Amino acid sequence: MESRRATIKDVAEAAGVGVATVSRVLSGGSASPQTRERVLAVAAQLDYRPSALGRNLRQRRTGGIGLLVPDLTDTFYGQLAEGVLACARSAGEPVVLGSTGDDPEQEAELIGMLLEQSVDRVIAVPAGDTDTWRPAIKAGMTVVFADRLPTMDTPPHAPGDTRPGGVWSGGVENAAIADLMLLDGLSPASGIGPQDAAGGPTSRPQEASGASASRMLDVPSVLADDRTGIRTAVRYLRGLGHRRIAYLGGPGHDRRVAAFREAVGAPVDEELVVFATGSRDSAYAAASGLFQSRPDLTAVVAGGNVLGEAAVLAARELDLRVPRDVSLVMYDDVPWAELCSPPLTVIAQPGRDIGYRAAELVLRAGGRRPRSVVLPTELIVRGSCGPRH
Amino acid sequence: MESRRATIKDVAEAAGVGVATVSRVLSGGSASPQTRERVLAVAAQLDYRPSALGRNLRQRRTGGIGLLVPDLTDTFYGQLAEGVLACARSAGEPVVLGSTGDDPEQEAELIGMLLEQSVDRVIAVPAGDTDTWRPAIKAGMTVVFADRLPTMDTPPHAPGDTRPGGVWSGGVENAAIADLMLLDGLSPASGIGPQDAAGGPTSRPQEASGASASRMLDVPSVLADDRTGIRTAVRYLRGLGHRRIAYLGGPGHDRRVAAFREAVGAPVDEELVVFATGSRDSAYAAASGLFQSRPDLTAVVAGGNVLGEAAVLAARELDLRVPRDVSLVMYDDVPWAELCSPPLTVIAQPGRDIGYRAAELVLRAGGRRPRSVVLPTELIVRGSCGPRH
DNA sequence: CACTTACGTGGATACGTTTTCAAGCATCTC
DNA sequence: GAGATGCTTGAAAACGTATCCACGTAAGTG
Repeated sequence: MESRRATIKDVAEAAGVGVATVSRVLSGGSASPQTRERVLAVAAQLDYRPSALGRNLRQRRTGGIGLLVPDLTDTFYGQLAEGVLACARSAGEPVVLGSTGDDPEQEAELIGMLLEQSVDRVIAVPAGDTDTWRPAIKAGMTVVFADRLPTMDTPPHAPGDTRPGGVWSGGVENAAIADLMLLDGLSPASGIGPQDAAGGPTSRPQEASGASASRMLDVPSVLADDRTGIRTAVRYLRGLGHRRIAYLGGPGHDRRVAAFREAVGAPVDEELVVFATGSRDSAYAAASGLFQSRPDLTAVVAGGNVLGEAAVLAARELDLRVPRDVSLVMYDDVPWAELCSPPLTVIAQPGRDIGYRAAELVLRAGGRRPRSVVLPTELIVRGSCGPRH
Repeated sequence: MESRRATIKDVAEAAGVGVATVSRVLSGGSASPQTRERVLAVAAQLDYRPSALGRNLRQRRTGGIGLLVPDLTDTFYGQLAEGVLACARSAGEPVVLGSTGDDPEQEAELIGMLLEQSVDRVIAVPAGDTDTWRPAIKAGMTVVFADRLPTMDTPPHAPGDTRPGGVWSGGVENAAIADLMLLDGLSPASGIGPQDAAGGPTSRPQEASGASASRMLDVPSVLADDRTGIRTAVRYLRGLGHRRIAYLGGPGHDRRVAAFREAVGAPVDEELVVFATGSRDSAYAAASGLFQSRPDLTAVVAGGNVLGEAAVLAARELDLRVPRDVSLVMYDDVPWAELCSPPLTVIAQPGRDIGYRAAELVLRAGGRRPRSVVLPTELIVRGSCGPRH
């Protein structure tokens, strides 16, 4: 009763044809109508399902698509994953999932696992730098980056790995790649090296496109229009009279922080740009530290929903009232933003769409060099921002 | 330069040994020290990584573990997924993910896909009934249910599929399985059919265990102690003077609603037990409808965080103040529960642990008939409940 | 009618691995 | 010293599929 699953051979025998014919019929190849019908009937009757194992081995690829996100507990990545899953399902492709915890090492491990599984298409929210990903694409993987781009290779003096209490602040060393991202209309024939791109910082990309900075890896990406989102938020805050605006960032926020710097203007108060690692504890520590070290700040933009959550918590703990004492705008429009007290003003980015589009890109990579895509953000004004007090 | 990956054959040739030896060395089999060393060196030098494809085909199983959840946008399932991923990573197993949207049809489709991929171990938050899962386990899958159990097979008169506006209320037809779950100490030798289990409804399971109701499918499960959780919450509300307490439920809440009925006592006001489908819209509709149809209710237990979110939103829209006009306790302790205004009193269940334990169960299913496990819940009192007003 | 063309078909091969089996060889035991 | 025992080893056989190729047969063309 517990007989093993029927193979293509069984179907062939039962239908009185060769295995090749069965394979053709099921793969949509040519076959005479009566043969096709008979094979189909027998296959249905035997409840035959072609084994992905045999097929995969034969074509030397698994076929599924890999998905690497930092943390599924972060609602935004949940949305992104749902988008990927929706597209993958409609294409009938399985999705193998990995959570990197924003740790380049874990990411590298997961890449290795995907390689081993011969999953040759992966969409990732990269945690590591370009060096982490070079082996993957060199191995023939089709990869699409979502939500962020990998950081640049760390220079020889490699400042990484030291984790000063899980929180570090200061400048971004990757302004180059970020700036590059912010430009559009790059002539594709321009140099390959990380040479400074021409064009004033005041250029208006709006619909920035192109092979983008991941050009250095030749990898397409689908990103939110961080620049416009951040700039709109900062302008909104400035319009309310705020002058000392802080940015609370997380891993991979190079582009967002670059946009922030650009939006606030030349003399950036470096103490007001603070970073946390991916964890909630780190986010809270960063937010709390920021509020305590700079009680003079009047507004903060949190670069992600976990950071926004931390900011609210830290503010409450320090008896700072939102928006009376401090205004807050948060990246990501998550369902609970509206439940907050006060409801949070947010920069909405379409997480689900980002995932869906990324999946589309990675699936139809037949058309060479699929263009990267940038999706719009939107400032949704609720109640967490008020005039400077 | 873009040569294909090295195979075991390449390693064998380069090391001057047979492929069998290479396989043994890499699989931890016995080999002479010098041979082992040479093989290892050559393998490292060639950057050889065994292809999972070949191995899988040979052993006729993919080896990964499938994960089926209703919705990754729901923070609780995000936590659960993280737990599964953590355990799977430490075991070096890939995870293929599927999102069912709480739709039995999609679930069946995903099961089919896993079957096709020869993924023979799956942990699922089941959306369908036992009939949906019978084929899977009959096909030899090792499945572990998490967070819920599948509903019973729908009787001949099959009331399903009609979706009265996405919201339906009324009795649960699956009280049998739920009650069964609430009992412990079931003599394993008892009948197989769905005969009524002996033992009064007042028995105290506390650490309910056993092959459990999924005994009908012979499937282990890892669940939260819903009964204690719900009962504690209801008692807490009663202690505050509440008498008209509503339950706002979702798909698969059979056990929770049964516990609710038991906790509130014999004459259950059926209008106060309302169900939504998995979507946020449906949840909001259910909550709003509940508040409007029964303005006399003074407290509501939301059976999940999406439902809790909907309840807060609906209450706000109807100008009901929490907790002055209506008290609210929500299942799931999500990070934003604390950010809410007022902070939400919740029944916490360890989502991450549930996932981790489920993964453990499904991985070491070598030890036959792994016992099901029930993890404790905890009532976390914050500010969303007050005395009856 | 002879020749080409097109198409439907089945046998055979390859994909990369694990595992069985028997053989080779050294060591141990009586 | 002869037989038994243990360990290491490589050849070969799967696993289930897709695809190449050659072989037919039928239709189209001169």
